[in-house]
Amino acid sequence: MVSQRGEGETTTTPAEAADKERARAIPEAAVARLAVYLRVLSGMAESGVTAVSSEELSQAAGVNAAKLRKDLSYIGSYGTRGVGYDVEVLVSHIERILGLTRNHSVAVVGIGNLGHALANYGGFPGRGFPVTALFDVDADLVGIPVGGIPVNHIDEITAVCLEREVSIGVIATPPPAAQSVCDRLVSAGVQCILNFAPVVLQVPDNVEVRKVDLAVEMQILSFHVARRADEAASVSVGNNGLGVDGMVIRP
Amino acid sequence: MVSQRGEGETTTTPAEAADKERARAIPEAAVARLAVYLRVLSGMAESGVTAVSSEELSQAAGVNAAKLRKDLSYIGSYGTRGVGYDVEVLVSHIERILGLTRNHSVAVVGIGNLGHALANYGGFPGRGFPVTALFDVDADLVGIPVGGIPVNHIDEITAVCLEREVSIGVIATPPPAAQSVCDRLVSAGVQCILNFAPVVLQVPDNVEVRKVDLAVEMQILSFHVARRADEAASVSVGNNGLGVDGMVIRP
DNA sequence: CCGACTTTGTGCACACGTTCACAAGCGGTA
DNA sequence: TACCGCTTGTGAACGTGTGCACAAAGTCGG
Repeated sequence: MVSQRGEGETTTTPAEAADKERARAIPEAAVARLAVYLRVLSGMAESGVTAVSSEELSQAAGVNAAKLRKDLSYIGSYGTRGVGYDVEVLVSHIERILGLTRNHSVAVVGIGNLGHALANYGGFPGRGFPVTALFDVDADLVGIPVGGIPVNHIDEITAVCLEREVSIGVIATPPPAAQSVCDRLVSAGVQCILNFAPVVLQVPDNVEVRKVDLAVEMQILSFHVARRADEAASVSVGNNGLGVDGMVIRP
Repeated sequence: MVSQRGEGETTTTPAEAADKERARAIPEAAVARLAVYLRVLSGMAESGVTAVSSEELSQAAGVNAAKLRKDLSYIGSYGTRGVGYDVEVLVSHIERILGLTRNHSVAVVGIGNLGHALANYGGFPGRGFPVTALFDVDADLVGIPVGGIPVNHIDEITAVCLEREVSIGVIATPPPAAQSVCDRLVSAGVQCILNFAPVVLQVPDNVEVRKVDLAVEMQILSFHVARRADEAASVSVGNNGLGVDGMVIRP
C-alpha cells in the first residue's frame, strides 16, 4: 500500500492514522467470516483446545486456509510461525475488532411469530446482544412480557430507545409498516438496523442496514434447483429445445 | 462475445449450448438481486403499473441503474429502447429463470420458536414455496398441526420427504442436531438446504446450502457500530491512543 | 548451537463483480 | 418518411476479493 502522506498532520501522527485506516479497511466479506471463526474458536475453547493451526481452523469454518490467514492478517499478526494460533488470544482480538467488548442493546419491533422467536432467543447465542426493548402496534400485546421483557407500544420507540441506549434495531413487522418503523428508529438515534421485512428501506447515509430476506433465500435455492434440473436434462437427452421448463429427468 | 465453436458437436448445436451456458453463468449476486426486482415488479403490477424504466426500477430496488440493466441482460433482452420494460413480461421471465414456474415443496425441521414462525409464514410471501412437511424430535409435538400441517417425527424424514417430493429443506434446530438432520435430508434426496443453525454444515458437492445466521448479522452490525465510534472519537479528540475501546463521543 | 521441519504472513496474479460511457435501436412528431 | 430525443444493452475500465506459492520466522531434535 502506497502511504502517500499529505502535509495535513494536525493532531494525529501518520503511524496511528495508518493503523486506524487499516483497521477500517477490513473487507465486509472478511468481517462476516471473522464472526464465523469466532464462533468456531469459542467452541474449541470450551472443549479445552488451546492452540489451533490455520489448516484446522479453516476446515472447521468451511473456508480456504489461505483465505483464513489473510482474514486474520487484517486484524494483526497474532499467530506463531511453525505453531499456529493461541485460541484465547485469537478470540479476544476478534471480539475487540468486532466491537463485542461492549454490550449492544437490541430492540425488536413487531412481536409476531418472528418477533417472538427473536425475543425468546434471549441475548442471542452466547455473547453480548441483550434484547432490552420490544415494540408492537397491537394494544393487546403491550405490557405482556415476552422472553422476560414487557412489550411497549410502537409510539414509544423514540423515548424508550433513547433511555435504554439501543444501538441495534430489528424490524420484524409486516412489510407495509417497515419503512415507518425504520424512520422512527433512525430518529431515535439507532444507527444499525437488521431488517426482516421484504422491503427496501430508505435510510440516511449514516445508518447501516442489513437485511435478511427469507423469500429471496428461497428463490436463490429455487434457481439452483432449476439449474440442476436443466443440467440433468441436457445430460440425459442431449438438447430437445424445451428450454428451462423441461421436466426433471433422473439419469 | 466470441463464439469459438469447437469440433465436438454430438447432439447439441453450438448455439443452444452457448445459450444454456450463458443462462448458467448468471452471477450469484445478480440472482439475489433478480429476486428483489421480482418482488418490486410484482408490487408494481398489483398497483396497475404496466411499464417501467431501468431508472425507476433501480431506485425502487435500491441499486444502481447500470447494474440493474446488466442484471436483466443476463436473462435476455426484454426491454424496449426509448421506452423501458413491460412489467408483466419482466415478471414472467424472472420467474422462469428463478425456477418459480414449478412449486418447490419445503420441509421445516425443528419446530421451536423459529420453526413455528417459519411454518406459520404459510407458503412464504406470495409465491410458490408451500411448506408440506414439519419435523421435530419432541414426541409431544408429533401429530399436532402447526400452520395447518401436522408435525412428523424426525425419524420419518426420509420417507416423508421422498413421498412429498421435498426439494428444499429448512433446518431450524438447535446447533448440535443440525449436522445429523442435514445428513438425513441429504439421504432423502434433498439438494437444497436453508440453514438457520449457527453451524458449518458438511455436505456433498451436489447439495446447495445457504445459511442465515442471526448472530453473525448482529456481529457485523456491531463491527460497524465500533467503527463509527472510532471515527467519532478520532474526529472529536484527535487521537488519544485509546484504540477501539474508546467511548462514543458525540461531537 | 545448528539444521530440518512446520506454519504463518503476504506479494502477486487472477477472477469476479461493479461502474462508466456510449452506440444501437425504438417511438413520437412533423 | 426522416429526424429527434429517450432508454436499453453492452464493451471496456476499474476495484475488490480470492487463491497460490513462497519467503520469513518460529519450534524441536540432535
